[in-house]
Amino acid sequence: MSKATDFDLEAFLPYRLAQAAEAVSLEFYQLYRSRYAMTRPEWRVMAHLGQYGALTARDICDRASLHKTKVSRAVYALELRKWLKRGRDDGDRRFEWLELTGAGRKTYDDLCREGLSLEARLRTRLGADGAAQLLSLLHKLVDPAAVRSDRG
Amino acid sequence: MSKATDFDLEAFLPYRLAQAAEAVSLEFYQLYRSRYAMTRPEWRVMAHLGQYGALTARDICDRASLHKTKVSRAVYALELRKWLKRGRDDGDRRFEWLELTGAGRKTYDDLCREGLSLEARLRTRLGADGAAQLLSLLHKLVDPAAVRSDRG
DNA sequence: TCCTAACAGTTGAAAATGTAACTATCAAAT
DNA sequence: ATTTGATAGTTACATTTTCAACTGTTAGGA
Repeated sequence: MSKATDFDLEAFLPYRLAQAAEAVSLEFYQLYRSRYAMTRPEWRVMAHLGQYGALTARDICDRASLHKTKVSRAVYALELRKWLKRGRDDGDRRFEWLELTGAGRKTYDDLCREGLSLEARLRTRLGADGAAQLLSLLHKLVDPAAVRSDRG
Repeated sequence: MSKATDFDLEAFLPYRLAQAAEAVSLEFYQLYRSRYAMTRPEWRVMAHLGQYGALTARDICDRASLHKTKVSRAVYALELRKWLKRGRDDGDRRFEWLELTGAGRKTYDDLCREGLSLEARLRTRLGADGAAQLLSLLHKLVDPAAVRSDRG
């Protein structure tokens, strides 16, 4: 039987994960925020479009674990800045295909380079195969069958 | 020289960390939210007071990596529900010492038990020494000297 | 055809958050 | 004693996020 006194906040995984994720994502956030005035959802949407090519908003919701309203507003903001263009699907007119413009891809490429540089620094902190170990552990942690939220 | 095409979102640590942290913290959030209508900052503040006894708001900002306005509002909410009491420091009247009430501690104890149960499930997913490895890697990742934000 | 349910995506209002300005208190230097 | 600068914590306002309701479109019957 578990007792409340057994609880150790410093070793509590949800807490430590949240702290580490926040600290790390902040390093990157400050960059794209100061350089391009982008928000986190905007970068996330751009990253997925840059990485996978044309996607629907729904695809991005699923893959990026972003709520559909966040995606909708991020897409609108990226479109305003001419970093993204949309086109209706002819077969099923509910869908919109989203794609980066040339300018959007330029911004994406620049941020990729910065991302790689950050990644390199993180891998230094983690040691030789620390990064691979970490990715593997994170993968085990996220039970795909259990993740069903914030997806619209 | 790094090229944008080298960038792999699926292996990008800030992204994977954010996803894992969100998925895991959500499992616990849904519990204290549905059972006690608590927000994340409220639980964070309660967890620190339950774990370490009386603290000032400033202590909680530092230890929990919460901005002081979040702490201020969470403290107010917990006080309204009579889960927390405050007292001015006699020596330095700028400080307030925050402490859980009996009712607050009861709630805290209940959530500790739930936290331990979640922790056990997570450790199962991670395997024998996976949890210890993960904590160690997360520790390496968060360079204490580099963390200077969201602390008020 | 018409009805119903589902889906993609948007919008408005409420809640939460971030930023900066604020009050009150203290410490150090003059 | 008074000024200056720092600190603890709160509050106001702007931005962001969430939640629910909404539009428009498609699919599957009756």
